[in-house]
Amino acid sequence: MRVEEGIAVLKENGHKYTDKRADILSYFIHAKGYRSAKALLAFMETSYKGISLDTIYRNLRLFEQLELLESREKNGEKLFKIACKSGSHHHHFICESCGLTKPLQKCPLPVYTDELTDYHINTHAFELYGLCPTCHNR
Amino acid sequence: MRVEEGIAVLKENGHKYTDKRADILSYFIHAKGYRSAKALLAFMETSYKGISLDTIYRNLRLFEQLELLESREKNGEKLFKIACKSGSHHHHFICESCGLTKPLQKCPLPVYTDELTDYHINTHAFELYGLCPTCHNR
DNA sequence: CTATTCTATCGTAATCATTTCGATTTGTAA
DNA sequence: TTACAAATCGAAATGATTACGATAGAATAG
Repeated sequence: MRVEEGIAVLKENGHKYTDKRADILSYFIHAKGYRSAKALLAFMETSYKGISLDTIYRNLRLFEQLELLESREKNGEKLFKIACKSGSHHHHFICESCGLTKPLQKCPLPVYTDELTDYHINTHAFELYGLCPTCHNR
Repeated sequence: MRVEEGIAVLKENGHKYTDKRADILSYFIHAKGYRSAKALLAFMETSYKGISLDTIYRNLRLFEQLELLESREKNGEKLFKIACKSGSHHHHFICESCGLTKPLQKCPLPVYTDELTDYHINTHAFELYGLCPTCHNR
């Protein structure tokens, strides 16, 4: 995704352009993995000293709502990454060292349909954790 | 699991018996699903008015550490359930209405070993969410 | 049974992530 | 350029969880 695409989505939904928002998008686009609100704050403070927590959290919530960001929870904090624009449903391998995420081709759901005939499946969560080739060879 | 088994584990690890601990174990043994610290507190207050938050959280942490309880995170809070003593690795279907958990027979991991030959898989998370037969028919 | 010694609990304060709020600033459409 | 809604600031509030000094209680040896 490019920053301009994200800004376009903002405008389509009646939100305004700000440099801060562009920089937040840019941060996650280049991160290619999950990042915490705290990490984003640290990054933003280098360009905008005194930036408010309100701005950080409000925009993270907004971007997630607009499906520009995706989140997961770990150790009591929310982690965010740029959303996968690939319309199709998929899961990820997540590198525990650098945070890189690799989309997986298959979904494990079909394996369980026959095992749960009386159950009504709404959603599912599946993620693999480990080391990417780069981090593993270091 | 029976309460006495949990108490035995406590003692083996140098911890003491208390009625509160027995009741906490009993609560989770009969719950058969995930429960929040707040729900446990509400339950415990019926028997012990003025019980301290310290007691609730300290014991939840202790029980998880001793692998008597397992936890997952949702909406910024930790949820606990009694640990599955079945030594073998497995996943769960979780009822979003009553919290019931049903162990699944298969693990989806084998599906991905060929897709990630250069990656080093450490752990994985897989859970199905929906409605159990009882809640679905209501 | 009693003394001793840790551990557990209480009551409360502190911490951490996140959310909220009134006042002020800023983007943007007319 | 003006007007107005939206965005940001600075700071306080919230909610879950953790920590702490003082007291109570469980377990063990004598």
